[in-house]
Amino acid sequence: MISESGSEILFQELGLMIELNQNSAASTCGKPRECDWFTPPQEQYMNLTRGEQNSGTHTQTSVASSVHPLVPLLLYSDRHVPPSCPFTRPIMSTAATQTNTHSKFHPCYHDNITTTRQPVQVKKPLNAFMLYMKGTRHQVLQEGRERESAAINRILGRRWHGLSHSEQSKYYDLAQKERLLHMQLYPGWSARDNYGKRKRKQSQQPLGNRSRLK
DNA sequence: TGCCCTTTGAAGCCC
DNA sequence: GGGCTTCAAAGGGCA
Repeated sequence: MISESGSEILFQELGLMIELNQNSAASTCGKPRECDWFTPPQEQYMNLTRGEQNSGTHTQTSVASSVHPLVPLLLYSDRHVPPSCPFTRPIMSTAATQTNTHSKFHPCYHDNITTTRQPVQVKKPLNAFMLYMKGTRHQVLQEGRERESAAINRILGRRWHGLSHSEQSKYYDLAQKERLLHMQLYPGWSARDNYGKRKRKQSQQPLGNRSRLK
């Protein structure tokens, strides 16, 4: 369980991007300044995280100097949008919805049109390797040797093993923050909620759990 | 259109 | 607690 103060610290760390938000025209709701209606770090963080996930190449470098170099991986994910924001897409787990007075279907105020949107499925938080992949995939693409994701992921898997423990620990730490943030935003959510969302072959991954290198 | 491939790690389930 | 399964991202390939 995360204390409220712990949550604040977490958001404050992620909220280091506030100044960046104010400088970036970016993409919030397609109308950058309209969404600047709150000042707490949480809301500022929401502004930063909304939209513009893209390839992750254009903004990460510009923000890396002021924060932990890996934090942008979190910040520029559209995965975390607290349900308390009336302007954002309703991302809620089933369990969370049961204890929340809001409807699962929030109105959307984009473009002055109020519509009812389908709830967005809450995804699992990214683990260390997924964060590493997300941050370095474009490098492999730029090398131009591979285009298929499966081949790229094989390369990234080898590179991951080639990383030093200290390098890997950065991603483990970031993944830990990701999980903490996820727990804060979606209390009651379980990975079980997403089980059976897609069909898969039987016994596709016989290796099972692999031990962590640390 | 939607699943497969391919990687590692986290989490859930079953025994 | 150990072992297995599913899902998380990505996007080209393929049925």
